[in-house]
Parts: sequence; C-alpha cells; structure tokens
Amino acid sequence: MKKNVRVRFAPSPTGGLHLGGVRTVLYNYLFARQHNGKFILRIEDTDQSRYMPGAEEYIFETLAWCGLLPDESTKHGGGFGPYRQSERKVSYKQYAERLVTDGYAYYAFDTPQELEAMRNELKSDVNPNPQYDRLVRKKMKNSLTLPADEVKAFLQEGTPHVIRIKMPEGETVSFTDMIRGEVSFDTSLVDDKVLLKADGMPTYHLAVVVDDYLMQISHAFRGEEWLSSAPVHVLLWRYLFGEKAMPQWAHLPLILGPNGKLSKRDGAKYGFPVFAMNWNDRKTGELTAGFKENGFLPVAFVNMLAMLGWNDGTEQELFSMDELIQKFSMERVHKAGAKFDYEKAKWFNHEWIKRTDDETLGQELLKQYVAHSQTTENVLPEGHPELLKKCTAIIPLIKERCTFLTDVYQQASFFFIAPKEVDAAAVKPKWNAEKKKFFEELINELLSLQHWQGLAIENAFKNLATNSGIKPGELQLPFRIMLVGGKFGPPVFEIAEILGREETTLRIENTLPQFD
RNA sequence: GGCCCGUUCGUCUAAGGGUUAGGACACCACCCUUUCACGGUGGUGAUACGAGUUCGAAUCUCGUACGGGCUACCA
Repeated sequence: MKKNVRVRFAPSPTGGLHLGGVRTVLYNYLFARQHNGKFILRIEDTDQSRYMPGAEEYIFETLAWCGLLPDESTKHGGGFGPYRQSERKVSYKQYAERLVTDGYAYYAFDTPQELEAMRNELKSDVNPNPQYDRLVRKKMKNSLTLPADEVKAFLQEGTPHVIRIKMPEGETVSFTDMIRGEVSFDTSLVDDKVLLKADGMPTYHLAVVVDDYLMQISHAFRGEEWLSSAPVHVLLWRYLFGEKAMPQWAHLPLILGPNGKLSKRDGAKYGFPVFAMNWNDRKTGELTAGFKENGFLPVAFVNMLAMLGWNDGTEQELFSMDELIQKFSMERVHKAGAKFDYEKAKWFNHEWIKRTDDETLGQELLKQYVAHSQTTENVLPEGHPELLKKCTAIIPLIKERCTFLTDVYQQASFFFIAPKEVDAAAVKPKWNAEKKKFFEELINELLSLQHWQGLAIENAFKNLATNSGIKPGELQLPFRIMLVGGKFGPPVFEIAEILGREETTLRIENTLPQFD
C-alpha cells in the first residue's frame, strides 16, 4: 500500500476554495510533506448545477499563490489518472452493478415526482425531512419490491433508474477518525443514499470510495460536514474492497463565520475576503474578494490559516511554510470549529510584512508607484535602477506602518509627489513672523549643508532654531507639514534625507506662503 | 424532528488530575515619540450548567443546556 495523502474538492470555488477548503488543502500538503508522501488533487466536476467555468484554472492559480501545488493532478500528471471525475465515469458503474449483484445495493425506478410525493406524504412535525430508508424502500418502486421479471423488463426498456445502497438494519458502523477518535453510527438510522445517478454518473459517495481505492489513497482529509455520510463510505469500502484497505479519515473542524459555517455571503456582508484570490463568477458576473488582492502575503495567509485549528503547543504563532512542515501534527488539530477573525488575520499580515526584506518590498513599492503615476509610462523596475534604489531606501521608514501590501504606496506617496494640499490649519494658530523667518533662513542653511544626511539636517535645524530663540520642537510640526502635507509619517529628518536637498527646499519655499 | 460532532477570556488558543488557569488578537491606561504609527509596561476579561469518581477535576464519567454539521439523482 502506497503512502499517499489525497485531497479532493469541487471545482467550484463556491463549494471548494473558501477559507476552509484551502485549509484542508494546507493540512493535506503539510501531512504529505512530513511523511514524504504524495499530495494528490482530484477534481470533482460532475455536478452540472454547480460547475463553474474557469474554476479549474482558478484552483491551480490559488494553490500556486499559496505554495500548495499538488504532486499529482490534472495539471501535474501521475500514475493514477485521470484526475477529473467526469473522465472516470466507466469504472463507477461497474462497481455499482457489482454491489447490486452482491445484494448490497438495488435499482430504484422512482421518478422525481414519486419521490416528492413520498416526502410530502410522510412529512410531519416529528419528521420534517423524510428519507428513503429501510422502511420507506418497502413501499417504493425498486428491485427489492418489484417482481424480478418486471425489474428485468424495466432495465431492458431503459427505464431511468438509480442505484441505491441497501442500508443494513441494526448494525453499528464505526471507524477511527484521526482527529475525533472512534466515531460510530447505527445503520438503522442512515438512509439509502443514491450511489449512481440516472445519468450514469456516480454521486460523491461512490466516486470517493472507488477513486480512493484506485488511486491508492492512504489518508483522506475533508471537512466535518462529511462526517455524517462517513458510514456510507465505510460500508462501501467493506462491500467493495474490504475495510482493511480503507484510508484513514480525518474530518477537519469547520471554519465559522459570524453565524455558522463561513459562507461567501459573510465576506460581502462583513467586509473581509473569504477566498484566497479574487474569484470572478463568469455566470453571474459576481466578484468575490480574495486575500491576495486585499494585500495579503501568501506566507501570512497560510500562517493564519494553519493556526485556525492547530498550534504546536508552544506560544509561537508565526510559522513559515518550512516550519509548518516541520512542526505540524495531526494530533494537535482541534476538534471544535474556529470562528474566523479578520483582525487577527491582519495582525499576521502585518507581522510578515515587517519580516519581509526591503528589496522585495522596494520592488512592490516601485510597482505600485508606476501603477499610480499618470505621468510615467512604460516604466519598468529593470529600467530604473535609481528609482528602485530610492524605493528600497524608503521601505525601512514605512514598512512597520503597513498592514497590507497595498499600503506601501499610500504610506510613501509623499516621497514621490509633493502634497497637493497641506494641512495649514494645523500650523496657522501658532504661526508668526519669527517662525516664517526661521524657515526662510533654513532654506539657505540647507542649501549650504555639507553632508545631506538625516542627522546633519537635524543638527542644522536645531542649531538654527536655538539661534533664532525658538524651541526646535515647535518648528518640527510645520516642517513636517511642509514636506508631507499632514500630521503623519516617519521621522521628519529622515524624510528630508530621502527627498533630497532640492526637493526639500522647494517644498519649504512653496508651502511657506500658505501659512500666513 | 432524527442522527453525528463539539463547548476554556469577545475571538484564536495553552494547561492531557495538583498552575495565582498562560499566551496572542481586539479593547483600555501609562511610557516612548513635540506628527502618525511601531514598540514597551500594565489592566479588564474564560473553564456553559448539574451530578458523580477522587484527598484533589478545566482535565475522567453521566445528564442537561447551548452551538454547529448532516438529513438531495450537491459536493
């Protein structure tokens, strides 16, 4: 038996690649890496009602951004393909037929109308969701109730039918979940799930078991919402391949929104992303925001996600992917669902931005500057070593003020463009002729300054202030407002250093009249 | 309704019978800084409830409550 860890999700990001889905992928990935195993991606694309154009590409883009690309998939190949469920159709039917022959499943010929009629009839306050179970099946049109020749005739005529599992009565099915330990179910209380649909396609229940077997999956992780259908899967394993060959299951706790399971709606409603990357629904034109486009670093996103339901037992909270691979353990994954907190997610990103090197952030700043600038066209980082150097020099001054990657230009814009409006109101009340004179003299002082360097500028500034009989502190705010336009930003003399002698004196000159 | 899973500060969590129940986010205060942040120090704040086992329970057992999931020819 090969030691593989497998992952599966729907091609629709709606169902598959929200926060919880990516975390499932992440835990799969970490577990596979730790055990030197294979991380397999099987695409579920059978449900027409949910199939989304572009979803498969989106899945790979997202996983690439997160650094979670699989070892085997539709894109990466592998020995157990095809990896698209719709391309595996033939084999499912054969297994379903075998179950019927062996007496573990049966044909059901009930029409959708008949099913609905049954449900309406049985529906009551004590039974709001009637199921097709061991009691109900006795009254329905299937190969257990119909005479054999009638069944044969139906099949020969090609009457639409499904194959349902025949749930045994009074048995206890149990299995050991990697996270929850022993979980057991009374088969009398489980319904006869459809295994093969009328169109010949398998349901998830059949497909997952058959594929896990054929792809030699040893560990299967999925969300907790699948726990209640686990008895069906265990039974199918028992009937088809033997329980011994069954993969080890791990049902991961859910990621919760403000109320219940986190949904796409929650994101729009409460103003935070729920997808890793922007998802553009080509059918509805709806755009669902992603962490990437909101200015998250992949390392921060992955770190945040990993900590939603797992910790290493110490007080460490910041983990790189390599550290996660090293320290992750299934035993320490929580049983209870975790409510997503965007504030904490922002904190992770802030921490990782502070840990990102200046060169990388400098590139990012340059990119954003180019994007924001209307005057510069065709400016590329490679073509402007001077500009890149400036950007990289700015980063140490601003990086700890950025929560999002998208903040860098916003925090640094005044280095590139003189403020259009200055907060003169903050200066005027305390403005006087002496101060004005100070700044006029400051211009000359700065022009003749020998070393254009933060500390030297500061000394010149303070000496001049003292000589003018004004406290240096009272002059710093006006100076700041002249340079950046408002009461914000890094230390003012360091700003002046990067701005350069010419630009600094120019800004003083230009704003001085506005304070009168 | 039935079945399954769960329950420690507002949130994420540590403590696998003996701790003043620890940390992080958020919040508040103070310090640093004559800007705004960062940072530093401190503070508010939790074992859902009830029984039982035990010298001793957040931790083990049972019950109750609450929360979540599932209950489709969706995944």
